[in-house]
Amino acid sequence: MTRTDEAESFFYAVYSAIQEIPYGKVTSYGHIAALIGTPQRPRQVGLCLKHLSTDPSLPHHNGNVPWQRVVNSKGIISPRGHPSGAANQAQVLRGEGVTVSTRNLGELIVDFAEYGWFPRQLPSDEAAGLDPHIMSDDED
DNA sequence: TCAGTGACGGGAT
DNA sequence: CATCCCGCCACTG
Repeated sequence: MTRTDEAESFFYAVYSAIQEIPYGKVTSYGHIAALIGTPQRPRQVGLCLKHLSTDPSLPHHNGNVPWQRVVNSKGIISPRGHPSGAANQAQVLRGEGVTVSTRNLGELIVDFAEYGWFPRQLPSDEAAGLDPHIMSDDED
């Protein structure tokens, strides 16, 4: 593979963090990036999802990584060039009770005030006894 | 090799 | 509000 070891661990961290998003909740690419200690790389988080495998034999694949629970900082599902992909993501989210509304221009948006999940650190890290080290958080 | 691209985000204009 | 711009860096052709 083309991936370097560092990229490999980054992919692993991203997928693991996404697996901690609770059912029926959503968070942003940027927040996932911040949670794993690389706040400057939200774009790479998106790249990880783009390349998420469908192969169930791998440790991380679209069957055990809730990719649908990641949207952009505005709560909008990334169209990523092809509307049907976003539409599909919206359906999966609705399937777990998340309200996804459609705005005039066609964007599918989720209300963070109701469904947002923005912990200051990964629950797994907290359980391991690590101190908070990210943002001071704020919400609406 | 090399230059473009992009499931993003925040700050500036 | 809307745009533009830059940082980021694996992936692609």
